[in-house]
Amino acid sequence: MNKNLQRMATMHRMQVKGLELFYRQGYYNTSIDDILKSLELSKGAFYHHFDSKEDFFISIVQNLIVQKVYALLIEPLERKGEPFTALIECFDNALLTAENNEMDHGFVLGNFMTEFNGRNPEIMKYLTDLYKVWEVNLVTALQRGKSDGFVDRHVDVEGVATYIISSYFGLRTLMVEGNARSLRYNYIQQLRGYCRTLRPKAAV
Amino acid sequence: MNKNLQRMATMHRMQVKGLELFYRQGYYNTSIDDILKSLELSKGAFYHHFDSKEDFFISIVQNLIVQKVYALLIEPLERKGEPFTALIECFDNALLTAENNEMDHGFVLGNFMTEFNGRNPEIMKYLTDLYKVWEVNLVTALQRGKSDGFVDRHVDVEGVATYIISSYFGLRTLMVEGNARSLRYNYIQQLRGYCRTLRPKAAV
DNA sequence: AATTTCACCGACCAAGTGGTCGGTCTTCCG
DNA sequence: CGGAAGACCGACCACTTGGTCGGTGAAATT
Repeated sequence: MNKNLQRMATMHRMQVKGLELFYRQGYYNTSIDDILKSLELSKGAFYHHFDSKEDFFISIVQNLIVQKVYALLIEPLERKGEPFTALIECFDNALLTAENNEMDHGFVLGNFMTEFNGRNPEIMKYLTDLYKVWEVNLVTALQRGKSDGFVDRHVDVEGVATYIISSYFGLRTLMVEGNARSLRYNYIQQLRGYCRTLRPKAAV
Repeated sequence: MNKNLQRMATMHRMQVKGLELFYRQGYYNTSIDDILKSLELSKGAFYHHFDSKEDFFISIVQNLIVQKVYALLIEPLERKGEPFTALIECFDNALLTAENNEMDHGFVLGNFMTEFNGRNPEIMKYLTDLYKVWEVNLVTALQRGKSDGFVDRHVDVEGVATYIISSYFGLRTLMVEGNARSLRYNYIQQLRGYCRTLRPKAAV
């Protein structure tokens, strides 16, 4: 096999498994040996490709998490038209994957932000940067919604964006055990109700 | 000094410092030696009072966190009258302490729920139990608000409770670096707006 | 065919980790 | 006063951690 392909393949395998274990067990609670054991690879292989555990994690953020957040949470907001429908659909999809115990990359971000906050500024920077991109895009979408008459002109779009993302991150914190389904349902109901109050008021 | 008092005092010192470090650095990222070093106490002292690191943490939950959550987040809701004012005041206070880098015990709870989710069911149980008490009390307060005519009778009180707590937990995830002040302001504004939409509609 | 490159191996290391245990010294109680 | 109780000490243990390094064998280059 082509050596470069080989290299990429191995690195990718490590990153995918690494993300899975870091997400499930936490970064500090997951050793490199854990990852290597489940891949049947050696220490040598790992340090041949990555400088350190930290470097490894950053490569996961850049290669896996960033892409997913863009694809699943940011790009869908760029559609023209009424922004709330797209947003709610996004969230509903994400929560549905979470319900099936697959990885919900929106929350992967929130989860790691919690774990690294105040503990690893280097990694934290990559995470908050990604978060900010998401936030800015949400703000932009709302702003455009305002111009297009889908959002009331008195609405504070930044405040709304923060509030919406907050509620999403927080909900995922509560999504443990078998209560995911009803939480998702309740949450989407409330989010829908909240968004409805942001639409233009009938002329007075 | 009285032996029993001595015992209590030492245990309490360990718990307070333990909570501080576990909260700041994470449970898995904080060693018992870390705590003992900063208290100038020995391993022997620790294992004389506690069975294990896990047992120690549970004692912290029961002795420190439970009390604070009750005092700061649950009891204020039990007042008669319009529930939203009490709620918003609670949250504003909590966020203010967080802004000053003191411990906000509401978020201490959410933070640890994130850290232990899927990693330590034993500890998780204590945390989710406490969370449920909080939630139930919020639901009760909203229900009472409904009876007293402060909350619209069509409102789904459980959904609202979940949504409010979610938004709070999530906001705290975003409260990093120096942006706490504006986040708090924006958040309280939005929360206020959201609560307003839950009040009884004028008769049609 | 000879040589260089490089993906991967795995024994090894120092520095921790949670936890044990025999001991000391003060306080308490008969 | 004398002995038991118990708060606290700190050396020690087995094990895990992130990370190093000399090696091997197959593929790529010459």
